[in-house]
Amino acid sequence: MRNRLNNSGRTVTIRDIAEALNLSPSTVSRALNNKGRVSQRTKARVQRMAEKLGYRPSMAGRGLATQSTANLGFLVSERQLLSAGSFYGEIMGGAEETAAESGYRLVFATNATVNAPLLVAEGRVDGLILAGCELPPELIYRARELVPVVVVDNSLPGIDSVAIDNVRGAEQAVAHLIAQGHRRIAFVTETLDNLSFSERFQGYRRALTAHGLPVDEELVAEGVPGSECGYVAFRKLLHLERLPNAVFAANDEAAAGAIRAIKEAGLKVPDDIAVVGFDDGALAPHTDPPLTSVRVFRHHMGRWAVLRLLELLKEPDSPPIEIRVSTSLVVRGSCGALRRKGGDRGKGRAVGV
Amino acid sequence: MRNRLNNSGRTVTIRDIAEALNLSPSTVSRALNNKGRVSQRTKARVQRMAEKLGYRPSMAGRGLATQSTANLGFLVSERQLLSAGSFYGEIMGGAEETAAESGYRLVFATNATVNAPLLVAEGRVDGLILAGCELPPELIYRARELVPVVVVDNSLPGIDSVAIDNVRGAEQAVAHLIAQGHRRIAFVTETLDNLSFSERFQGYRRALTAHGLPVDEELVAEGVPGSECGYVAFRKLLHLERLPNAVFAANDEAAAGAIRAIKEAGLKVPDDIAVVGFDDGALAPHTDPPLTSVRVFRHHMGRWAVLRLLELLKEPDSPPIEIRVSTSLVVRGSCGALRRKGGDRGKGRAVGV
DNA sequence: CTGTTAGCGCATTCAA
DNA sequence: TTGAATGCGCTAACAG
Repeated sequence: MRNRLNNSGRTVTIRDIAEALNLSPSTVSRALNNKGRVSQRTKARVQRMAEKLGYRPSMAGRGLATQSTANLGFLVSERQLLSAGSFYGEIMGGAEETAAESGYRLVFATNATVNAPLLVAEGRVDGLILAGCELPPELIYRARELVPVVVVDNSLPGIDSVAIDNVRGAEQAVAHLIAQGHRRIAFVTETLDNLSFSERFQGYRRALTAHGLPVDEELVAEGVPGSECGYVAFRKLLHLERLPNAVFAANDEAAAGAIRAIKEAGLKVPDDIAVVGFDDGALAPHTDPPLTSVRVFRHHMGRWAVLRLLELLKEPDSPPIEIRVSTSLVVRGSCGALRRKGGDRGKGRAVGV
Repeated sequence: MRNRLNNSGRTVTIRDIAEALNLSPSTVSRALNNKGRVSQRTKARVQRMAEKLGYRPSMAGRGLATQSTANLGFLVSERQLLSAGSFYGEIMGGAEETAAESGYRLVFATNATVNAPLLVAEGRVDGLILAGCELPPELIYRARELVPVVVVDNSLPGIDSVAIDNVRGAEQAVAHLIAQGHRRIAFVTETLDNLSFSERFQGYRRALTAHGLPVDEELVAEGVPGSECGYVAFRKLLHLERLPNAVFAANDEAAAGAIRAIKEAGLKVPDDIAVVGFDDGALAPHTDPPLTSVRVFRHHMGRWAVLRLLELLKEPDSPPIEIRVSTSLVVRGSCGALRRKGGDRGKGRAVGV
């Protein structure tokens, strides 16, 4: 019956270590997993021998026996992967790191609509992280019936989530512009048809209102998808009789585009028009002037998504929680706050409101 | 023996469909996999029933039986994930898409040094994609003994690889600068201690030599790790008696930093100093002026890495191949070629040498 | 062409 | 405390 002696070459199984110690595989299994009763002595012997032979559990075998995989799915929608630069990559980095700490792995897939159900049906993952706010809610709710789910950069009733505190972040950014003396502040975005951007819009309005300023519809401009979004959007504002004296952009790319449009119109940033972005990504230090932006802790978002998901694996019925990660305004040159204070490059300065 | 009737609720197995059709599980298995002899009729019946029941193969079961997983590991080193913006993310996107076409999934992990061996030992993957040229070669060679391996954005003797044609890409970029009339061209990089960057350096020298220009050591500047690399590097050149009249940077981030340093010194891009970058990433359209850069087809690189790896799974002993993906120079404003020709934004123009 | 038998590596009853 | 038996879902070799 026994067909595969593995003295030299093949992969080590619990049976190998059982035979080496004259024990049964079940005892070895218990010793390795600290389950059931095993004498201290044999436990020690087993562990030592496992170490010596370089034993590693076969996830296929264990998975079949336990109906689990120690894999978590990390899914994004097609568009987001492409458009968002390294945004979701960094979230995934944080997620991977945290998952690894607990022996879990990340199975990455785009095209969540078809792949999320597949990953679950094929038993490739124990739970799902669904990243981005462009995934159809029905998909998410359906997935949630089969397996624990945490959404990231998104938020839905009844679903565990890790999201940016977009409203407060935007509020802080706009309040900062107001503190610089700007009164006519535009909002520039790729689109408003997006949860994150609409929350940032909400923060923008809230800040204006809180400071007694009017929310002027003509100062709100949407662009087009892609890297030209901010450029296109801002150009629409150029036709206004009274130009804005500041721009709050829904993300860095929109901000960078706005800066280009502003300069092309012969105006100066920040002197004629100040600009603040959102995300504080790779772009921010390199625009001219360097971009003041709302910093988003992407790595932490990934980390917390995994922590919550692992918890959910153990306690599937615990009530959903919503985690909001705060932001931090990083001041560089584009908002004008550093105008009279010398250099404006380097990493920027974090400030309170 | 039979314990789990799954009429309503649980996951569907080949046994369920076997029972529904009064067949044996093995026949069902053969029918589903087109293996062995099965009558057309039963094959059709089985497939229909599988469809009807919503059957999905359990990868754990199949994996245990076939000693395979239909998973590919995608590993990057720690640093690279962070520093490279979306570079490896886009490669992974292409890889995932292609893998999915063949029913394979990507298991993502950072920290390749510890995780690559683990993924293999635990039997989580059938093969590995190792991305980036900062992974220790010994790691790669050791992994290669256990499982098929393809390296991406890297190249080692005896190992299958998919890499950028850095030399030609750099050559083309520098030749383009020369064609603009520039004779004193600097090379700016984060470091030379990196395969890609050193290949780009080689292309730089080759272009100079081919055009009868001297390779002047004092025009080569290394910076520091991080987003300030190009800024720091270029400032070193400011002390030169004769400034360069063009800069070729090893990547976009270095180019963007150089542009900042140039403008800070009171000089103009491209009129005083022209700049060309490498990667054509998210940054390029947003520098001021927009950055002329060497486009890298990251998505395709991921795709080919997977295609080769899948091939290797079938033919483990086929001789290693090296795939070099060509590049394409995208001309925007920073190199001066568009100076008298009108607008310089949008997507840029691709050109031949 | 189809059914039977066995086993992949592991965890988990239940006996001993 | 340990061992023997069983099954997770699937594939593969062998009979029929």
